[in-house]
Amino acid sequence: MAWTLDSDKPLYTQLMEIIQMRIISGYYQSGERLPSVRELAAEASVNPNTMQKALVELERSGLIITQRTSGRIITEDKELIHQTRKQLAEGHIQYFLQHMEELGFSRKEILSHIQTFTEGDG
Amino acid sequence: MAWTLDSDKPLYTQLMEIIQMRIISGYYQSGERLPSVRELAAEASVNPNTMQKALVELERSGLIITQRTSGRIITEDKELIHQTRKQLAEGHIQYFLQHMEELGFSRKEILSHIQTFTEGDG
Amino acid sequence: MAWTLDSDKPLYTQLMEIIQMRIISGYYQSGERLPSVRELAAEASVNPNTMQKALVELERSGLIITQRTSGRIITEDKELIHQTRKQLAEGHIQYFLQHMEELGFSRKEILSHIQTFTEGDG
Amino acid sequence: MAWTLDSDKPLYTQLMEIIQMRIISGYYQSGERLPSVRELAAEASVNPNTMQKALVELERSGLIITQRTSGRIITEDKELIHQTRKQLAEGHIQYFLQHMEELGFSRKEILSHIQTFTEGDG
DNA sequence: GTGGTCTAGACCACA
DNA sequence: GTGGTCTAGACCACT
Repeated sequence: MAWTLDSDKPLYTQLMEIIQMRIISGYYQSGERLPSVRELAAEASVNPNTMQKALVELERSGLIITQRTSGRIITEDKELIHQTRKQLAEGHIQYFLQHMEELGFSRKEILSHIQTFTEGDG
Repeated sequence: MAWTLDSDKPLYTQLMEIIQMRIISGYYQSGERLPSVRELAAEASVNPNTMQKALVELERSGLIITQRTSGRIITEDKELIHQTRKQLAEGHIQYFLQHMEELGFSRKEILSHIQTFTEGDG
Repeated sequence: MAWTLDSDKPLYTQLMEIIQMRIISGYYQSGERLPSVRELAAEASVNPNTMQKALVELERSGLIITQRTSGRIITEDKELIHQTRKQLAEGHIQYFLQHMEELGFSRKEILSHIQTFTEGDG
Repeated sequence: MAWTLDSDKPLYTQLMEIIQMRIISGYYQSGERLPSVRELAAEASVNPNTMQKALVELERSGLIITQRTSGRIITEDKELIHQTRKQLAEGHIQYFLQHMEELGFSRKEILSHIQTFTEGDG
């Protein structure tokens, strides 16, 4: 949730993902006003233009809506937020399973590995 | 396993990954001679320089070895191949679990989703 | 004719155009008193300042006239109203023809397309 | 077809439209390589970043395709080019007819006006 | 040499 | 004060 940025991916991409997670997790509530570009940029310690680009991209997904001169709000379409979460999850699952299978792991092995990991951590 | 390349990641990175997978999966056998740069480049429809760069990078990992006069061979160190496979798998698992948790899925939910997917496919 | 506003153009511009259309169409009659700024603003659900700006701009065109004490009235110059309508129409026609020709349509094609459309609708 | 820019719309929007017209009209041929961002920017006398923004937007429509480090090409999907032309034309026609009717012109009057204009010019 | 990203700093229209 | 646009100039990865 913090503004942890690395340098192997474009900043604006990472900013998008962080804000997206904040919306999905409810940190930014549906219908609420998003902090201004300048505030967000200061928070994340990036140039306002970079944050601007991230927000424009996010707008395309419909998660945030720009109101010409009165800031941006989080969509009130809770279903969209839910769908986004679901799509991200399915994407991760498919990507994961595909790559594990390419590495030659059977479904059973994958499951048992996951279980080992989850037990290990908690 | 095919030479499926997209344009949002560097070509040489993708080539590396494909060849690495071919080694791990046994498509290229331990100790065998790798096709020439020109052959591989033709196969993948890329510039030989690009394929060259991929192979040089792969050499650093030790999976392939250049022999002064007779091309490149796959390492005979089967343990290295095994280790590489294991590291890739663990990387995938950690990445996957971390992101699923960020999306707010509990360990139980993750497991059940995985099971649903694996059942769904076969 | 309704107060349908989108957010990609300035609000005051859109308000101007709507009121202008209401005058041209006779919804607001020549010589009549225009509703007060507050009423119009309430009707359109905008800030009175925004409506005010729209009216001030409209005054420049002469279609509405401010009377010191008794609000604003629609011009009694029916010829002006007529001229405005004509100018708008000619503007639309020129804009339309120019862009259709840029798209490579001949005059004949344009006419036949228009006919198809008008037949299609009624 | 020239780089005629005015200041009431964003430059990048106008650049987009000009390039789009050049593609539709065949000035830039399907499958051909587009001049580099820097060249186009110099041609149009705008900052390369501004031209870049225009091209990124155009890419979204699919009319041009970016090849990571070897420039951009015009799509080879001639059907897409054709569709784009058609959509633009229909948009213009609908916009035109709607506004003329709001001004109180009947379909017959619209047609006769168009004819007058087309005869007048050629 | 190509596109992509980022910063810094400025100006504008709008509400 | 808000978002939007634009410029100038820099650096980077890739081919």
